[in-house]
Amino acid sequence: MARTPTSRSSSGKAGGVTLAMVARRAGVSPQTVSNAINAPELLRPETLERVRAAIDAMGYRPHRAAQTLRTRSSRLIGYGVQSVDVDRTTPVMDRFLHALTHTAEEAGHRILLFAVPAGSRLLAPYQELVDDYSVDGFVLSDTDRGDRRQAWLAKHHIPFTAFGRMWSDKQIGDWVDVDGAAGIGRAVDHLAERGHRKVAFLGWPRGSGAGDDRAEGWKAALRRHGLPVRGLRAESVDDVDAARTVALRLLDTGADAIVCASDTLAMGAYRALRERGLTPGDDVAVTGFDDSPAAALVSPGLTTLAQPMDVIGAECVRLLLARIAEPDREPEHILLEPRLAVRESSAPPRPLM
Amino acid sequence: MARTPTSRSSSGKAGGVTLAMVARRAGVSPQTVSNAINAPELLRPETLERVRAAIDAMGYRPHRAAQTLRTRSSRLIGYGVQSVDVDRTTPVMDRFLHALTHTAEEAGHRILLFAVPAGSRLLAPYQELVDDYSVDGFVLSDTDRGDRRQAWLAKHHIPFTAFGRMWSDKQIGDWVDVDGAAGIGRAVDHLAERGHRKVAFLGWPRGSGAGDDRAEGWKAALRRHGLPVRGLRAESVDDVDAARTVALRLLDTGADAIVCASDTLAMGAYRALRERGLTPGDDVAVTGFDDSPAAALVSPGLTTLAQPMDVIGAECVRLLLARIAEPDREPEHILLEPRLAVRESSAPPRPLM
DNA sequence: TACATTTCTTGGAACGCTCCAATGACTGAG
DNA sequence: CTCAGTCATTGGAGCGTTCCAAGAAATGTA
Repeated sequence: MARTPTSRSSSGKAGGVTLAMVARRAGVSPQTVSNAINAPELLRPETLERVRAAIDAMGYRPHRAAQTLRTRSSRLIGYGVQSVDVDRTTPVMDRFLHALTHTAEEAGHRILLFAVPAGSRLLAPYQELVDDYSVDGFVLSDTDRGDRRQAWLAKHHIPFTAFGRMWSDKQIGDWVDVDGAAGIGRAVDHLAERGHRKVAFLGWPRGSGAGDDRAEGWKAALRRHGLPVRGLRAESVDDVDAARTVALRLLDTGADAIVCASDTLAMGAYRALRERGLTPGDDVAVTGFDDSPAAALVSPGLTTLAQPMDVIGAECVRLLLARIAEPDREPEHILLEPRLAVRESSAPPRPLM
Repeated sequence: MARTPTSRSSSGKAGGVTLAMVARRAGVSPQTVSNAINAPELLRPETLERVRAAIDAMGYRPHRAAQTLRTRSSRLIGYGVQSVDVDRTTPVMDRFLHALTHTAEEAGHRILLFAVPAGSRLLAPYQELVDDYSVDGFVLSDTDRGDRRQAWLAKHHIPFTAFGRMWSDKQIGDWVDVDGAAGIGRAVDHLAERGHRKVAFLGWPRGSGAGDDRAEGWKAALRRHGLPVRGLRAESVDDVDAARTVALRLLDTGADAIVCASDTLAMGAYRALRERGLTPGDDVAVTGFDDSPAAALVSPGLTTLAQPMDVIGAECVRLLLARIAEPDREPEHILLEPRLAVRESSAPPRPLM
């Protein structure tokens, strides 16, 4: 009843509304206000209502730092941002961050970005955030063979979820990943269906988990379709010009389709084709991986495998929060299928009229 | 001397090292340890060394929440992530985030991501973060006419820096922006130098600050070069297909170059050219804006204006921290010149042999 | 009406740090 | 040798919250 601010909040005072102030106004103890927020079932309905009214009227919001200090939980999720290789690593990183941010928010958490030096897999930055209680856990990405982070985090009982499975023999912790082999297989199916016979693969140098997996998917699919494999596999680092060179060699073998391990490699294939006066799709089919923005922009549009970044991000957050809530639960692994985004670059081969 | 952990840190105990524990070990009061960290000049050199040794030996790191609670500064910078329009709004957003993260880190701050609904300019999410003392200030982006955030933040004395100037008459707060008009002017210079005479402009619908600015830059440059303006300006929403349609009309006017307000629009122009059997660069020059990854990938490469995202991010953080340190300082505005990344799409016009 | 039981509410302490004011040690001047 | 004036260090309180254990009120039972 008294004259109060318009039920909005901290506009007026410099200070800020505290639990104690709300308590005084509602005529209860601070603890009761705390309970009204964190364990409302403990309050008598009529008390609860009175306290809630006071909270609303005063626009009270708990001080995060005070809560963190007391509960030892920051409700923050750490995500390390690499220094360089901005374009290289993940052309679709922002989609991932969006998904992380939104899913986390729905669960009352937020994302804390921190810098990790260059391509290093340094543990120090993670260590720091844990030591000063800045975060409750981590989401990792760009994991690869020889990544020491999972083992280190597990050893220190720090919750984490990785976007990217463990490629080493021993599985550590929770992860979400995309089934690259299955995706590439789907691309091969698609090409075979449209009549392509010599389906080449342009991948990364052997040794990377995801790269080898995609290559396997290609080989398995060819076998399934009874198509030839020999001499149709080539390798290049993830760079357009390097890929172009290698793609030229594949064209020399008479390939009528080139399945690539990434959109960048596919763009290299595009260049090789152009150089030979050929058109992607019409003359030789090309497929990529990632569905980066460029895939839809180029002409002809690039058929490529789209990773469900929104689902990936959401699942990463879900698994992480589950582990924070229950540190000893069984590790959970989620393997998602990429979606084949069909565009003009995978048209049927030109009929040999 | 005593047996101590390997000068590394929190590996062992579940708890964690506190100021008091360090103090006991160093034989000083907690306050002195605090001073050793925050005001080392107050200590006698020999004491300082002793305390530092203890800190190192025990791997002590101050508890962030406790510091935040006491000092009322979280050392966190808020950045709102839009729900949708992921690809649309800023194709280069991840570079910006990288820059923010790294500059912030160097200054002892970190970036806190939070979700803001759809395209809305809602203030509620900002309000919340301020009310619960989660952040010390904000970096804004995707500002535009009618954006209420700056005025609201200023009114509430909340520090912020915007990537994007104020387009309304009254200037509020600090901002960093890219001089779109100058950039487009540079593109026109470049084309004129190479002999293009009918330089068209493909921009966004009137009303957006950045869009109108770029259009003005085009017009001014044409005047400067004594080139014709009439009938050479067209508008389209930022979508490849929509741009394609509009670009076709520009080609009908006999334009020999199309300067675009974005890379997306430029890709539309590419399609229009192809449809007419023309080649970008060889037949009609095309330039874009943003230097999105796609610009380097397409063939021919797209000449475009690169925004120095690393500098922009760094300056945003710098201005923000300066304002946090000194709330009443004069607002500072930084206008950066984009760099013209010349590729094949702006080759000289084919000689009329 | 008295007592045991359940339900609701509260006081006090603590999380780990830094603020503030005060104490002690140390200099140099009178 | 005393005293004012620095310099270095310390004690105590408090930031705003939640934990814990204990108190008060309401309910049920004999």
